[in-house]
Amino acid sequence: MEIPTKYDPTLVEDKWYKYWMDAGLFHSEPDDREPYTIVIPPPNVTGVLHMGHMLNNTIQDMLVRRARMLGKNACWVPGTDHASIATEAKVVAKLKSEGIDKNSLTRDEFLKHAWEWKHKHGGIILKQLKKLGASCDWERTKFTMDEPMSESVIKVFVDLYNKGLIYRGVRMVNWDPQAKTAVSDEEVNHKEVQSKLYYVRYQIEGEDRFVTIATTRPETILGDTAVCVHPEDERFTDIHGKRVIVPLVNRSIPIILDEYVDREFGTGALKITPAHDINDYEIGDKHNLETIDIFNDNGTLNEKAQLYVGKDRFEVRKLIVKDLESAGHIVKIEDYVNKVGYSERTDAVIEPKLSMQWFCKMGDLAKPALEHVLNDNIQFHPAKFKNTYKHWMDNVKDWCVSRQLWWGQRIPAYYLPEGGYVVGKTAEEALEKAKEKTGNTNLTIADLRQDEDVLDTWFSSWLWPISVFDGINNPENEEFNYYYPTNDLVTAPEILFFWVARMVMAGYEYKSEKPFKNVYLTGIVRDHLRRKMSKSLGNSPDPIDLIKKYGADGVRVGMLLCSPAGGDLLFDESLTEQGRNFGNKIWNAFRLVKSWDIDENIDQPESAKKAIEWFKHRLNAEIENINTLYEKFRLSDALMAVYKLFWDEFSSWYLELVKPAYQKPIDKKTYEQTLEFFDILVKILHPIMPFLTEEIWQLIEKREEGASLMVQRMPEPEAYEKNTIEAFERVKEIISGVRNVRNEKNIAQKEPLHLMVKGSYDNKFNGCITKMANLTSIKDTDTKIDGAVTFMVKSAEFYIELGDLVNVEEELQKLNEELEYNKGFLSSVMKKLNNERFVQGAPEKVVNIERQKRDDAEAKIKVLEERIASLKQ
RNA sequence: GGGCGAUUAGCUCAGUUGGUUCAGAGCACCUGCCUUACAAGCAGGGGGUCACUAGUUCGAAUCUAGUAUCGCCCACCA
Repeated sequence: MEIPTKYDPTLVEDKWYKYWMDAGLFHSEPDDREPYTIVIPPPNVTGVLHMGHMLNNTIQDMLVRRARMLGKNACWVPGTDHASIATEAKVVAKLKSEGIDKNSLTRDEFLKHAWEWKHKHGGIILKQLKKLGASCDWERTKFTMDEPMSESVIKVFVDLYNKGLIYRGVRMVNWDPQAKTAVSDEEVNHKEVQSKLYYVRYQIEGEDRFVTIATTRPETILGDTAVCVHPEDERFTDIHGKRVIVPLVNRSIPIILDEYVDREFGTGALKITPAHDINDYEIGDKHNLETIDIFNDNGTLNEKAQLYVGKDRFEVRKLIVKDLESAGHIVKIEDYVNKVGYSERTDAVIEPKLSMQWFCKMGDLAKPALEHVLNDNIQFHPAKFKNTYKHWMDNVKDWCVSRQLWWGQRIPAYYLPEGGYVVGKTAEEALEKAKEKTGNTNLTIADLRQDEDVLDTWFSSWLWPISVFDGINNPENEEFNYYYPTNDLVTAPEILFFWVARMVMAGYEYKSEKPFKNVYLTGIVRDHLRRKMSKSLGNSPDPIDLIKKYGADGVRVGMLLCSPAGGDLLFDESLTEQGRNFGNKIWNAFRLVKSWDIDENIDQPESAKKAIEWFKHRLNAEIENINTLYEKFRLSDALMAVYKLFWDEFSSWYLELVKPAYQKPIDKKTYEQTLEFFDILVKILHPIMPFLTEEIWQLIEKREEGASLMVQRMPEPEAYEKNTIEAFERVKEIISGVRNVRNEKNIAQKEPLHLMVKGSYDNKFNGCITKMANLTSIKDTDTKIDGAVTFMVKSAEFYIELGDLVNVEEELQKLNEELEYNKGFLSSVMKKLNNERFVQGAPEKVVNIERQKRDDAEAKIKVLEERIASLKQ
């Protein structure tokens, strides 16, 4: 059979993906088996695959493929998120590029464009996931604005409203003047910026005196409704109860007293602008101050500002400073570093703004959600995130669920002509309620005005594990009961609060059950400079290019190699290279085996028998180890265990041991056993490298049409002996010893050597030693040997006779060094054993270990001394 | 300012209740090999006061306290 020396992923990956799809192997239906469910963290429908997705989905696929091979009914539900703000922004930008202004469109017209855009560009990311090998049940693909999903969202909103958990209120929100919407606290990035601190003096009403305040936002002076000082600040005692004049607009405002003021900062006097600062709002609330909202929704000033109307807030800042200066109100200007909030989505400076919004009460919802994480009913991996989660849940604030956008689920609140509103799942339902509420039976739907806002995207995402199985609309359906709760959730720690916590809340509220058992929190993908990979920085490789270059399997291995759970993941392309190399290694090992000619008439060599015996034990030990690692979600470690098993043990030792000499045939037994090992190894490897392993599995022997590795049973560990594994480790040391001698003395591998041994060792594997080290034989000796080099393994001493090649002086020096080391080691052991407190205080087990060390060292020293003595003669 | 976490080899990280296997892994690096599956490879090799200081203990990378540096979350002195 002709197999190329380099594994080429591009030749096989698409083929096998199609094969799996055609055979329907990704699809799941409820049956008698135990379910294993993962719901994908739905990526933005408009998004393209980035490195974070690659990591995330590699891990999910690894888990789901393994579960499938463990005999579970594995179901990985894919889908996308409508991502209100991001998608609307993209559609607006696209329309703008065509010369269409969003504001010139009706809501329906805009939504038509948005849906068109979604149909055209949405779901690219899902196609990309297929390239990665993701074994999602594509027949179940969901979108958070699919009709049943939206229906669930509305139903939940109405339900929470009826329970009194949804309310409408004026709140200070983070306003994004560019997107013209409120964003949640979590969507605001605070950055340190170099700015100025302006000292502005306000005239005291009716007097010729002034009070000076410090502000970073002089433009908000126009909305000031008080100046505040600390009640115990003696510098201001004489102006208590007086009023001051707001510069430029000459409005009279009171001086109020509040302990909130930091006497050390600035001048100790603080201007209060309740409409535009969260703290000021609270103080204003406390002191019943008037609020003057001077900004329009787009960040320009309105009529209430009186001055600079229609101009942008940042332009106004410059203008007002100038005007204040010429009016003599600026006392001084200092450089100042402060933190400014930026919108995560548009990067616009956030404006604190009073706004009528919809809120969801969190207190009662948070209680079970916290409890079931603290008691490990839901487990976080790594567990350290429990602390972070608890801290957040303890301080949870009500959730602002409205967004001033069109793309999303429109809030089902309907305003009545005579004021007030009703909430209903549909307009018809709302109408009934409206009639009931008003007693006006003549009302029609046309009289009702639906709320213009849509719901926060997370308000649909938090239902995701439930709504993908239609568990809100139809709570008793078979699928929901079968697949829910899901097993593992794989996501980034960044969204622990917006998403994970809220899914837990929704789970307990709507199913009285957790949404998932385990939460695996991945790292954040960064470049080697620890910068987060992002499009704007341009430091992120295109995942699809990486797949083309290194193969999906290579990229998957690369992602897993550097991904400790919850830690940062410093990605470098060399990792995918390592992944590709690993694939190639497997490929070539397989090529070797397939290239062997089988001769049924030759006997199985002793070395092969022993190698097989050893590797069986080694393999079973590792299968057990790997199972444990998976159970603990130590996924990088699991990969590394498989990696070393294949490369270091199977390839470097086992295959070398059974490999027949050049152009010689192999016996049938060894050949078949080797293929069986391969069969087991590709099963273990499959969840990590699905394509390559399928290709090999199909080449091991002719398979039936539609048969696939991905639905084979994962091997179970059989009993194994540690002693056999240990004994073979000594074998490796002996072989290394011989190789070292060859290296030092420059003796070619081809040239056979004689090995003699003094002392006892487990000689079960002698056949393996002679084969691997190219020895004619291994013989016991107790006579004095001149002209030999030696090395020790445990307390046995091995000799290779080399006659003149041996330099006695060098040998002596080497032996003396080893003797000194062992003497030092022995004395440190004796120090412990002579310490009565150690012998009495330490557990018996530990003391015995030290005694064993002492005996070993003494034996070694004895052998070394004898050898030195004999060389000196 | 409050909370959480981290600091182990050049890099990224393991290191379970203190004691076999405690100072490890992978990569990188150095040396020798185009040896017949694989140079995307093979055989060897060097490298760390476990951030620092003190304490507890027969014994500390591991426990305690303090110091330094870094990261994350929360709150935002205008």
